[in-house]
Amino acid sequence: MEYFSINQLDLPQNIWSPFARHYDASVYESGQMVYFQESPAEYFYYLKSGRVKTFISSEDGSEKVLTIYQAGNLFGEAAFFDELPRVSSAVALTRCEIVKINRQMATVAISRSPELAMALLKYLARTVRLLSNHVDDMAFLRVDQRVARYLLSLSPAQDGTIRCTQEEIAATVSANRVTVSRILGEFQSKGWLNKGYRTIQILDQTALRQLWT
Amino acid sequence: MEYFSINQLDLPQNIWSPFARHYDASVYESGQMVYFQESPAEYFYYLKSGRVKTFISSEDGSEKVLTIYQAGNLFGEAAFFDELPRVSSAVALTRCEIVKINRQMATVAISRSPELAMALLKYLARTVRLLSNHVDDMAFLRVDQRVARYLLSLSPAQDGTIRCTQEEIAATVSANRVTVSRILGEFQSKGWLNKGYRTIQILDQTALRQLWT
DNA sequence: AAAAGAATGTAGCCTGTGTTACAATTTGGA
DNA sequence: TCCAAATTGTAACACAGGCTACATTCTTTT
Repeated sequence: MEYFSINQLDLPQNIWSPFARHYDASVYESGQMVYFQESPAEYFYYLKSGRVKTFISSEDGSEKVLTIYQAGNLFGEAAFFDELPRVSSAVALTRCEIVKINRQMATVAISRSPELAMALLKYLARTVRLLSNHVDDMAFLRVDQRVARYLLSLSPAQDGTIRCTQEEIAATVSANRVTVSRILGEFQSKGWLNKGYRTIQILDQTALRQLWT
Repeated sequence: MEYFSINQLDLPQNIWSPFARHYDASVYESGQMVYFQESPAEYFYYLKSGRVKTFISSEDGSEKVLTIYQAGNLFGEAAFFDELPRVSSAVALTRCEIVKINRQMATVAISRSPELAMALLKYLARTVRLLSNHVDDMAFLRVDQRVARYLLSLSPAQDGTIRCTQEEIAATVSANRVTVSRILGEFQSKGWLNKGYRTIQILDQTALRQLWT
């Protein structure tokens, strides 16, 4: 399972160049909404720079973060191609440059470039695979195993350090923040990692991996 | 959540006609393997007639059924476009006519027909949406709620009867057979349905629906 | 530097669901 | 028609993990 890498699919940069080159990027200020839940999906988006968060708001006012996108990611494409309303909202977390591709632009670009069509198909197919893995993990793994897999799926700095909050981990593996805290405590007491404020330092990748194999 | 309808995406029949028309269908006898887990995905498939099952075999010999495809369905496309090995195997459940599309054929067809490319994108995007819903359900719903949703997602006969085993239900909603039995018992005692051998008769759709709304 | 906010640590409680085990029932072949 | 296989019913038990509550620690803002 590679949870977050759903977005980090690296396709040759020039594949997206039709979007990046021919079309102007819009600038979104931090906090500005890109699209709203329930609205029709008129565009999909190429994130040239900045960070964007997608989330689902519930009637009770709570908010569930789905993904945080980085520069170079594509987002909002599922609802666009499915031609159904958005299931989530998107908001700029920082100042962003975003290329908006509407239906006509997409059609033209795909007609002109079969490679682009193939790249998009590959992108969606990858997402399908990752989601399938996610479903399996949810069905068959305990929370501690999911946490371990998630930690290992993140690319740590050279000293094994990862920057993330426990809240983020909990949301990603669909578990409770308190449970994650407990589990990280156990991992630390076993010498597998060190916890810090907003950081985790992996000490024993092998031990973590053996948790589910 | 619409579990099994992942496959029953109905796109205009003529969208697939390039495959159905220009290319010969292979005939697979009942029990014949279409592709194997771990093998490279050289083709994707259009099922002209018959039924095909995909499944995952584990080291311990157990087998997990993923999906059963009907005539008119496309299958095996995720690994194909993702260009990664199969995660499942596929076997013909009946005599089947299957059109096999290889990489070159796909490229040519997509180049010639942007509509086909868009249809495939829509197909994959729909799959992404359904899988996302599935993940959410797994994360946020109890087993009784998932069972209720699954039962309602099946199209019953005119008298409200559904043909399925509790084992199948359990596998689909990722739960235990015994738990499903218990839950169906509760539903029956509340007068929401009648259990039978390999059949369930829905009596009160509204009550079942209100379980999670 | 102080105050406010964000993130984390910990404890106790409780219920949903997996597990094991075995009996009872239905069905489909021989 | 009879027997093996498949399916279902039920009970007792165990525990993973959700939830609430509150204290503590680290950061950011003013």
